[in-house]
Amino acid sequence: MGHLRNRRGEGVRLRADVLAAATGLLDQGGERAVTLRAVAREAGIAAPSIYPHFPCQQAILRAVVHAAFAELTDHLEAAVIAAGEDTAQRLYAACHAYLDFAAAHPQRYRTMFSLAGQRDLDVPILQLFADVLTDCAAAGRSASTDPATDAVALWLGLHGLAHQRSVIHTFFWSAEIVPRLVTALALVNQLPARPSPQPLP
Amino acid sequence: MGHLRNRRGEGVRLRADVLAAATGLLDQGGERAVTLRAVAREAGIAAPSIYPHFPCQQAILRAVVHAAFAELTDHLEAAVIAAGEDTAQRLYAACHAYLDFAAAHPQRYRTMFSLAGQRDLDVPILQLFADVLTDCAAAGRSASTDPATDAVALWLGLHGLAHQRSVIHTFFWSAEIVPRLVTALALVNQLPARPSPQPLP
DNA sequence: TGTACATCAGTGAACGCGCGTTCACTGATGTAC
DNA sequence: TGTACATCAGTGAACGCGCGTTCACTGATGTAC
Repeated sequence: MGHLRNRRGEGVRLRADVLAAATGLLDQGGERAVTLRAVAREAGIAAPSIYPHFPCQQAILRAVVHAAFAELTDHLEAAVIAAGEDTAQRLYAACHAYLDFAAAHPQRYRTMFSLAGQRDLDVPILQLFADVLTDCAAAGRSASTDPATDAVALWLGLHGLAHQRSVIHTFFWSAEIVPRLVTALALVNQLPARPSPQPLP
Repeated sequence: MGHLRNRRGEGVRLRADVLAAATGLLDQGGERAVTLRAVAREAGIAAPSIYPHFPCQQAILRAVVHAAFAELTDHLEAAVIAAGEDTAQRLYAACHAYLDFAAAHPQRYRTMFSLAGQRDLDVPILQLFADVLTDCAAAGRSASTDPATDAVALWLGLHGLAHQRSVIHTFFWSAEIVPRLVTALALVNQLPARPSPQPLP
């Protein structure tokens, strides 16, 4: 096979290659395309070479999803930091960063939420929205009196939009839908301009 | 095989049996479980007997999804009618009926939105929400000035919640989340009590 | 420094399985004469 | 009314395929003495 053998003690590197190959297959062909043999083919190795790194085929997909949640969290945090000091601006940036991630990797996004048992993974994301919304409320930019619950509602709205967009690319909704969701769910007034998008992972 | 042969000219009946078998498999085991052979097994017929009714395996799943959208639309309409004259009550009933359907058939709900190219099918559902919301606005029960857009936003919120619930059964959200979404997105005040659920299909 | 050896990274062939689909068929039943 | 026949509903066996996983292996490389 075309793969260069890793040096002794560096066998772990193959794990990253396998993960990258699986992510590529997922993004391109969806969940169904991530078979153990296809991943091996994509990584340029023999199928059994995967087993020292993953106990079974499902574990590969789980690892991809796990990494995707970590990437999304990082992406949101970066967007919030880049948005500056204005609390409403920060909230709006987080929302757009979330939607941008989903739009950039539709299949990956869908798979993140189609594998069950991942409930612990998105807690940091929810926490981030709750924090940012709490800041908005404290600064008087949001009328929210229960930022924790409102953050969940906001995220649900974003998820509904992101998921639907990941399935259907036709926009039968107007461009106004994002500010509409954010103002309504986050109780924000004086919505700032759309933040400049952060580079995506 | 255990299936009683249909009488001459009544061969179409098998189509309904196949559809029912496929729906059962979908609800129980998810999209992956709906293989042509499994459907045949479940319906008690030989695998090739499916081909006079469906051109290929994918067509079965598509037909199940098509029927599911029709069922959901009927269910919503029935709930709205049963809710009486109060416009806010009707809107609230539609929202709950939507969520109840998704909760009753999580796998089916998920599959409805994971098969691409179904964009035309959910238009009637969106239309129903738009109509009900327009009535609310006309009766002064909603502050919406653009019911068509607001209906989309409301549906996105409901979809986000319904989809997330269909993946994870743990309720880390509070029970307040539904009225929260509805009041925020439909701009309804004086939310009525939760409507009595309609019997599900 | 040289060498034997344990360890490590990765391979090739094979397994049994369930899948979608095709094919030639069987037997019941309605219909034309 | 009887009978030949076309049609229809459904079957059984077989195909080739890609899959996940197991197994015994190969050859390079670091390490102990």
